[in-house]
Parts: sequence; C-alpha cells; structure tokens
Amino acid sequence: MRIGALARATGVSQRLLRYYEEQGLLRPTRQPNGYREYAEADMAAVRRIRTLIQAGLPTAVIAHILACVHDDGTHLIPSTCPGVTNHLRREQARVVDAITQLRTAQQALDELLGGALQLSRHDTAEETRHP
DNA sequence: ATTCTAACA
DNA sequence: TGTTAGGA
Repeated sequence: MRIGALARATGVSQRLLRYYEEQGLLRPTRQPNGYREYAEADMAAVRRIRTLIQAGLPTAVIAHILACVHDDGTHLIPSTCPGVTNHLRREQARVVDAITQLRTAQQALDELLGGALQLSRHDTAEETRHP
C-alpha cells in the first residue's frame, strides 16, 4: 500500500510516516515512480512504534528493538532478541530517575513560593504591567 | 488525484 | 509536526 493508505489505516500523518522512515523505523520499498510501497506488516509496526514512543524511547532505540517486540492487540510483549528486556529495564530506571529529579525540583519550588506568599500581591501587580 | 523533496513556520 | 511550494 502507498503512504496515503497507511496514514488512513493507522491515523498517523504522512509527514510522520516519512519521518519514521528517515529515522530508520520503517523501510518501505520504492515504486518505479518513486512512490513508497509499504507492506501489510507496517500497519502493526506503526502501532508498535507509537507505543514505544509513548514509553519515552528515543527513535534510535526503537529502530533497534522494533523487531524484538510483539503486539497482541492490547499490549506490547518483549520477546526474542537477547538483551531487549534488559534494555527496557534500563529505560525504566532512567524514567524513575527523571521522576526523582522532578520531585526534587518541585519540592524546591514549593518551598521557594511558600516563602514568597506575603509578596504575591506585589508580584501580581508587577506582572500586570508586563504581561 | 496522489505522492515526492525541501524548507519554513 | 503541520504546511506549503514546485514537480512528476
């Protein structure tokens, strides 16, 4: 199928489908006229790509593990390729660390603003003059 | 009508 | 990412 059909079938824009190819996530063949020709399997592939992107994985990583994951219709199931599960665990740890850092920043900001409560009227007037 | 590349917003 | 120009 061509890009228009795949876009309608997956709900992903043509622009994005071309971008996925550029990132090495999809490898459609080319028709003699230069048009991209996608395989049936690419519909499922796009679904997996969307899921992995939602999981916060960079496209460079997705390109390597895309074939190591199976979509049962509801969930993505890591499989085959050795080390994939391990890689995903490291990604999971990265997210946990990021959350911890954000919590620390949140706490710092909470305390910072908590101590400035009495000045809120002053700041509000200031911002009104410079919106 | 559909897609392509490149490039700007 | 969306959109658009200029072609095939």
